[in-house]
Amino acid sequence: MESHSTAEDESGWKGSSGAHSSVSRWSPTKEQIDMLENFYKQGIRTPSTEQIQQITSRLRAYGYIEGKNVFYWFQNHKARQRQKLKQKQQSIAYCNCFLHASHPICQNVVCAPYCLQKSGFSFYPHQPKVLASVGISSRIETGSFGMLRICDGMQSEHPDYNYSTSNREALTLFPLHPTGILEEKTTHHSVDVTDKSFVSIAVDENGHLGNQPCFNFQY
Amino acid sequence: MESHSTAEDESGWKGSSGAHSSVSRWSPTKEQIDMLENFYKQGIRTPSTEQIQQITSRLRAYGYIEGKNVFYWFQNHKARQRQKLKQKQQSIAYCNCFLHASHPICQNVVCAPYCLQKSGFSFYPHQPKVLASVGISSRIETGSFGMLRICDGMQSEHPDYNYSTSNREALTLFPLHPTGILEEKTTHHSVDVTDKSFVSIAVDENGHLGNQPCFNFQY
DNA sequence: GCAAATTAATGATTTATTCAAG
DNA sequence: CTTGAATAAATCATTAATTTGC
Repeated sequence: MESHSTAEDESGWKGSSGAHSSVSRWSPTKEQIDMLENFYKQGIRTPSTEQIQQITSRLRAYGYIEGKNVFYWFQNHKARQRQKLKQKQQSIAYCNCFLHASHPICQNVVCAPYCLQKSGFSFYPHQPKVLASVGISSRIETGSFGMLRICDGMQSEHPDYNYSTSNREALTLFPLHPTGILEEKTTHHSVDVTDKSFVSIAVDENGHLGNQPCFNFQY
Repeated sequence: MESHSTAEDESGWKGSSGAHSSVSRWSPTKEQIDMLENFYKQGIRTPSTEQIQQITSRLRAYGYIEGKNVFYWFQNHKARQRQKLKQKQQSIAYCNCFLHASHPICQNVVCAPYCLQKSGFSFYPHQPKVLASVGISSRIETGSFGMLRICDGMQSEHPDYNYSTSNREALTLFPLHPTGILEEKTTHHSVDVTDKSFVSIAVDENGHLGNQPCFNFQY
């Protein structure tokens, strides 16, 4: 198990030869997933262009990977963590309906703020949520657009691992720029009565309701 | 009014000097908008990477522009045309409620399929909607991801118009690849009862309800 | 006329949804 | 069933129109 450097069997593409031409999708190696999850736990959610590049270069040591894969991974992981949490919230709130409510059943509407008042630790060991002292909005600070295309994965018929290990020292990936910090903005799920006639609860990604930590257990 | 070649006053960026450093967003010139709308009318909706590049090179003759700007423009324009159409549909259906319904007022719910049975021409002079003979789904065929980032606009602090006018002859932009063709897929607005407790109608971008052309006038 | 103040358009991001490979 | 990939919808934020008071 060499597991790095050049495109080999564990290249992340079915066609073994490393050419991967037109044969579907990236499948991450175990190491890559581990590392990605680590980054996520470090608090990275929507990595900037530079971050993506850096992460990509690193993970390339463990198999084939492109920038867009990293991008997508964070997109999906973030979204799916969120929905996982949401489900949890709802089921809990639902249970609370039984525990507290005088009405025996309230099926369609969740009786919002019955939360298990703070059990001590907050969930992700997020980077501290400092507010930027300068009055610049997060989306300017991050320098992230919303997509990649055009160049990365452009002529990517030939992946050619040409990212050169040059600036390998410069990778202070973990301390990180202020990028990941600002992007919480308490995702305004402010009582949106959108679809499914469910009243969703105003929480941010950590399960905080407003400023009040709500409940903190995790899968 | 020279209006081309090098970055000048009409460069699409406020800072006149063509450096555009840190001064937020692209504002297209009149010519650029015209051409983009032309492309749209030609049937382009979700241009492929190559198309974006080609369009970008062309429009650069009329002022500063990047690939991502083109990408965004199509995203937004498509979406906003769609919602414009939707509104129109709804207001018509709403009126039809008054014309046909026995109930004098049906405020929240639109009584779906009262459409002005076909008035002869379909709206956009779209490329013909041929079905791909190969059994490959549209999203694979197009080769388009959903985003760009990373490379284009990456170090774009220095736009440096280095796209070289080299392959200028190769631009057969209008005949176009089969790309734009497949992407209609009758945008499954299949009776989505999302927000606003409005029952929306199942139509594609041309105002066709199912296979039945619905109504065809435009602003 | 002409800025400040509002409002409308629209460029740019993020989030939600969908599709399909494995 | 999980999850990589892609698109569409929703949202944010800035610029352009425009209105308004002088």
